[in-house]
Amino acid sequence: MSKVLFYLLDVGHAFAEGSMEIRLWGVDSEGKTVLVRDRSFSPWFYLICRSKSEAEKALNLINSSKTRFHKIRSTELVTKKLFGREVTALKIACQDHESAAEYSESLQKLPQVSGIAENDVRPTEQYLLQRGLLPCTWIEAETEFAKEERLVAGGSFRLTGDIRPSGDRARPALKIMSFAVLYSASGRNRLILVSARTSEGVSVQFEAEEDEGSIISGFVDFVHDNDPDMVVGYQSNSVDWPLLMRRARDLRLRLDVDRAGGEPHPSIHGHISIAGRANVDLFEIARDQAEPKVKTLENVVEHLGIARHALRVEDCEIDQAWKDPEKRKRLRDYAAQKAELILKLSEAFLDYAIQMSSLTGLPLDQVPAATAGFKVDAYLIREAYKLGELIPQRVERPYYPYRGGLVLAPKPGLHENIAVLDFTSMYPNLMLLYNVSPDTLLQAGDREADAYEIPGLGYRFRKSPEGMYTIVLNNLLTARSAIKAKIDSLRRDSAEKRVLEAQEQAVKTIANAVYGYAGWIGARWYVREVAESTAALGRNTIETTLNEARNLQLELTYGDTDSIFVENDAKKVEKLEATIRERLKMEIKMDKVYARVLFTEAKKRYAGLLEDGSVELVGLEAVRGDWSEIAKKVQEKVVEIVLREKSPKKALEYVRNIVDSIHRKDVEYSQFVIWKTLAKPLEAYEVRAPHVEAARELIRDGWRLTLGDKIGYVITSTPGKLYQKAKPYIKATVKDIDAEYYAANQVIPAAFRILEILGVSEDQLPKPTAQRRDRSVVEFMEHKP
DNA sequence: GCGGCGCTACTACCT
DNA sequence: ACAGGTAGTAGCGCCGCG
Repeated sequence: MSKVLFYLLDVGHAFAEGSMEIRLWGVDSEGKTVLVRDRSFSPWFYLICRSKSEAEKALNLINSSKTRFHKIRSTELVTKKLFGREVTALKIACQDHESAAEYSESLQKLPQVSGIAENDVRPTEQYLLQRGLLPCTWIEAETEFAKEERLVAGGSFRLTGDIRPSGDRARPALKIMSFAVLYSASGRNRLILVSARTSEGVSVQFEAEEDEGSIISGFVDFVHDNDPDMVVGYQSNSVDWPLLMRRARDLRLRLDVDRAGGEPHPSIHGHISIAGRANVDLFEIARDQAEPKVKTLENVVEHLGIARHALRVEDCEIDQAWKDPEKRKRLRDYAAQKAELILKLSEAFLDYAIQMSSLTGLPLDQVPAATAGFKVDAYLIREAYKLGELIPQRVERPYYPYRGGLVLAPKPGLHENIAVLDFTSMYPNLMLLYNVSPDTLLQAGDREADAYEIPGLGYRFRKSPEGMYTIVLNNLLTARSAIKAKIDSLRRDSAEKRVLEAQEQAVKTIANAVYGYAGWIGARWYVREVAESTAALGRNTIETTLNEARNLQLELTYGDTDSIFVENDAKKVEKLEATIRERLKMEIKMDKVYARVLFTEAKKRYAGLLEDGSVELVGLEAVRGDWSEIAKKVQEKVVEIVLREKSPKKALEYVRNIVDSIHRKDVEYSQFVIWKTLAKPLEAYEVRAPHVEAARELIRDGWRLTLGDKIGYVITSTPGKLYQKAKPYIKATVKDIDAEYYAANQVIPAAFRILEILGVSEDQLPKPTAQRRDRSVVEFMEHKP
């Protein structure tokens, strides 16, 4: 017998010699690959019964049909909780997940059975729950050496005894491989070039000489030679892997890049799974971040300061460049750069992904692919298991909307010295304060003297014991404070500090998402009343705060959900904070002070000048991804002139100059591009829209588009509706640009939004001239058949 | 045939 | 597919207009 200590990277299950086997893949302290196989696991499900006697009846029935249910390993009558209520249930554990699925299907039809639970929790997830293990943590296992396998450098072991967390979390040195695929993007989608790079500094490229086969076989060999623990790409789950898999299939080649002699395969959350290696698509992490708006690899690394002036090649140039021997070198450099940037980006994202993995229990490769809702789901599953709560089935249900946060109409105009006060973690703290949780909600008929009643809604939540959300949020908020304190105690930037910051970010993400999760119909613990009550408590909180501010004669300019904007009167603000603390048991704190702030008539749109001289724009065109750069730049500049110099005149002058340069087309082409997300399949659109028409044109040219792709288009001088004027930006030049559109529908509205607040009238801004109108009429006539 | 009007679709933002 | 609240542009159908 030998003890194996390893860092868990991937979990899988398989059938071996007729029985189900859980496979734990990891690395040991020397960085060698380890595989631990466990054949002792029995996946389970629960049958919920109406009463104990009914449960006994069902149990007898099942136990007397041993032949029919011969793959049941054990049955047990248990008392559990479901949504905080005691239930009697039968725990049925089976030989493997297939028999579990089959039996759960038939047994839930028994008349004694009123419900079912945990049948839709994946076997690997059940395994980790039962053994108390988390991915991206160290585990010790009592095993015996099974065999030396070609694909498992550190050896393959069979679990013979205990398996448990070792308590250590320090990340070992992981072997990482990045890769990027270049392909002929339009039409046939043939492989042109694959570039790969390892964290040990090995770099390689595979090119199509005669055929693509050499690329695939070369790549597969490279993966095995370097044996990475983690494979990183950019859009690799949506583009690179599917393309490699498709071409390998077409060419009848095996893409056996995993550690078990198998091929990549689609898994949950739409990601590609590679047994024994963590396959991570860094685009999926970038996707969750607000900036940059257009998330190309080059934009993302530049935004993060990882690289500057990254080499850029448009997808549509690749074919041509490859055919031209002169340009081939540039293409090779571009592919090599991609692999390098992806590797660097993985360093920037890895700490966060690891922390999220060990917090939620999701394997590392699933973390980036899982949406926020599923991350919370995974986290709650772990906490519920520890609390002895059954994990409810995910069920389809109807959607009922409810009222959300309160938004005040701003006082339009320019204001000086305005303080922004906001509640720290308002929703989580309200849920804590009122024990708002799926398992504390009382039903209409419940008699419970000691309960919180939600004003205006009448829902009641019992005061004790603490609900699941209460416990969880308490843990998360307490952990976050502790992590923050630790970060503050570390003065200099260090690896330890960065890990803590990543951990804090992960904890914060989950804590902030719990409220939204509660109101999400896809949630296992969906209870609309929980979300609805929290939002109602939030409205009351902000209402009370507003009233107290009025009592103190503290002038209000704006407020949204958990924040209020007031005159910066230190004494009154302090009084307000104290009153709120006392009356509501909530913390409202001054977040920042605007030396000057400008509100439009609209909610959720304003611009402020901070005391350090920096300018912030909120909600305005300039911070939106779907306006042209030129319009955004002009609006930002106007805001700066207005806030810093209070000179609408100067701003006006600036706008006039820019509009002139637009008409002269003395503006860089990229400034005209408008980006919009393709949010649904083309055929699902009910109206014609510019970005949809541009997307259709790209498809006609043979491009593959994915849901969620950003479509870049420009408005050309083609006559007609806007959607007829739109052209994919790669297919037009500055000559095609409709200057009048950009002046009249982009730059001027964005600038006027700010200037009108300062009393500038519309006719002080440039307007379409007769001459310009005439020219478009001429063009229109010329285009007539 | 066309402009004005009101409604809807669509996207992306704020907290 | 974490929530609701909100702004803004453009498309589209309808109406009136001798």
